[in-house]
Amino acid sequence: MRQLLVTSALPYANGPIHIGHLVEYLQTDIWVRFQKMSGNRCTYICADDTHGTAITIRAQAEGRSEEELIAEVSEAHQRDFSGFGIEFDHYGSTNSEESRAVCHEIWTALRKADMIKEEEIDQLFDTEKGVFLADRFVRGTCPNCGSTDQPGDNCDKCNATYSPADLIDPVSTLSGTTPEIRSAKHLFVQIEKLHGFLNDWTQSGTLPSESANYLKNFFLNEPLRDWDISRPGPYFGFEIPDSPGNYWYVWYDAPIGYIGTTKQWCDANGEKLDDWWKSENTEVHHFIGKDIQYFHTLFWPAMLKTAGFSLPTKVHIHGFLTVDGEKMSKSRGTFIEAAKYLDHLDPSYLRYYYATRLSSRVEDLDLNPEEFVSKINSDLVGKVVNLASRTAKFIQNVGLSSEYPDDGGLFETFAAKGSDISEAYEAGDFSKAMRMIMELADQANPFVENNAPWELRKDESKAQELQDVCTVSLNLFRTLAIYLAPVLPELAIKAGELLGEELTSWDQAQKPLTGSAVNKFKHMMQRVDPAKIEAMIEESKQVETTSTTAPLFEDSGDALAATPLGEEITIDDFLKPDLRVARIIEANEVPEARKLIQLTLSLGGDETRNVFAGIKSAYEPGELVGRLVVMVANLAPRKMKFGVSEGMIIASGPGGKDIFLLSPDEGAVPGQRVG
RNA sequence: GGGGCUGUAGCUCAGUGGUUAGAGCAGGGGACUCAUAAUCCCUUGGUCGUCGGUUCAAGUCCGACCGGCCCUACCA
Repeated sequence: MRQLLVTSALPYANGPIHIGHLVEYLQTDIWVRFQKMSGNRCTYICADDTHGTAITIRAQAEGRSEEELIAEVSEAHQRDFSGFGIEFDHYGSTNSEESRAVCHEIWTALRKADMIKEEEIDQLFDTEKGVFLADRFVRGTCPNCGSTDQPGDNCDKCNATYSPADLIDPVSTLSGTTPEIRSAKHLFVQIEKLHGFLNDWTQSGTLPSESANYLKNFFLNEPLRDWDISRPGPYFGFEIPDSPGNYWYVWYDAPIGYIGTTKQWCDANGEKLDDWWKSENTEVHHFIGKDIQYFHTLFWPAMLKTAGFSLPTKVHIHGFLTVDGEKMSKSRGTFIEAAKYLDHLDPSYLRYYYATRLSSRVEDLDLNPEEFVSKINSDLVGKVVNLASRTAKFIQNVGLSSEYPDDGGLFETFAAKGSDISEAYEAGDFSKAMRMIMELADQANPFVENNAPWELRKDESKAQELQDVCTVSLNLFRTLAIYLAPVLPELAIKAGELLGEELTSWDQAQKPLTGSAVNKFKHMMQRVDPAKIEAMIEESKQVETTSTTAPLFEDSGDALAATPLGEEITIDDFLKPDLRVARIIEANEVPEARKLIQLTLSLGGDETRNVFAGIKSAYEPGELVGRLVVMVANLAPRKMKFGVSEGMIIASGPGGKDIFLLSPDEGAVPGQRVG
């Protein structure tokens, strides 16, 4: 029996889990379930990654403490994971005393090995917010090509790289102010000292070959740069004990969270940490995305090596999720949050679909909605579940044959395939495993077809034959359910309920089940309704502005400066104007007027108002009809050159083309009071 | 700019240098009725991105080019 410690990358505590994240967690969960079914001792550890500037910014924006924010996000993350059947042995947080202790331990080892060096570096400082600015929080003009609105580290237009201090006219995206250059002490890990070790380790088969090649040709072909692992305070994280005022950069403590969280699990389960992280008997497996591979394959092994922890046995690296061949997009509705998915669809669908697309290679994976529907409906419902649903009821009363009948070697074929499928799972080639399983399923249905149980049951003298055919069919189904169990734990449970036997071990596929009762068949999986996918995508389009990872808005103060705030008023003053939601039901040009459009506004029912609005310069009558606006409904009617105006609609902007009508959000009804 | 990966049927993908390049889905035709319009049988469909090289033999190995995705260290 092997002993395995498995991790998925720690999700950042700043935003919800989406279907892109799930590629990794489902991949890991499938692998872990496979290991457990195969009889290995396997512990699956994960945690929220909670430190860094982005957390502070979001907490501030929401007016609460970082701790409050990360507690809430952690709860949401765990709810999402559990909704998809992802079973961690323990889910922790990098903001824990256990993690802090391991950070200290590794730090001490790095100091002792003389791996740390100090250096003053220039960085942009936001004087209003009182923080140093990471590159992504600065925008300015590229010093190389002069393109405006470029990030602080490299230019999107000309690809030049530079230091944020070189940026022309830099602006802090946090406050909109001009940051100043300040010098600060930073601590660096000199991983170049482990260059030789990393050369060997990265090429030793622990990584997919494409990653090994990438590291070899991109990082390891020149001296490794020192790794800046400290940030001056204020910073949400752990303060460095021998360097007060400086904090460990979030990427220092994030992977350490793997160990800290394992420690928590050990303490709760009477285990020793050293048995899991400092023992040759335990394999350590990391599952990560290709974007963070250099952290896990250079910095992380360097730290582990220095501090005497186990090195990863294998780093499993996956690509990114695309939807319909394109990056997930909020405006297209393909940025689908886990919780949103669960509102509409069965998690089994996604588990299976991803399994059919995952391999051991570092490849992007595309989610194609039509293929998604057809794979679930034809593979799972049509081929696999159908085997049970078309035969179970024929032998509900008599159960399975007491001896396994002659099936022409089918069961044997199924059982023999177990080791190949097992190998594919082990290697992470889930798509290959799924293909082999479906090839088996393709042999099972013709068996039923050729033996036509629906004919046999018409003839009482063929009762035994009927029982035998169904026994074979259900056993083939059972084998498929076992092979699919890591991917579809729910199906395995339901199959087990049908046959009165829990399917928990890979080896069960080697021996047919005979002589036992067969329970009443219940639907095991719904067909996918494409309308539900559409609904999910449609709803995802509307959550566009939630869950931003950083303030993306850089609104200028010009408008406010041009029109300063008015004198303070009381609530009674505010309630004087009666603002109502109204629908424009008619809009006409007023030929003689330069600025006016004539509008007929409906307040619901038969209530209408005739209003002349000075918006001709910005709107066409045609585009106005039907839309909802906000009107001042109790404004005294005013006689104008072209008729009486019975109110006013509300808009902002200086005039001319820049007039912006206010619209109520979806759901508002004409006649409703605004207040 | 540098680097990694990738290009095979309408779609998604298999294809350890060795017959005439395969599967699933989709398309076409038929059968069946036990099953969630599920299943079964038959069938249409390909200059393996392009050009060149190595080889008795290339989808497979090598090179160049064209297209796509991704990474490029202080965003996590």
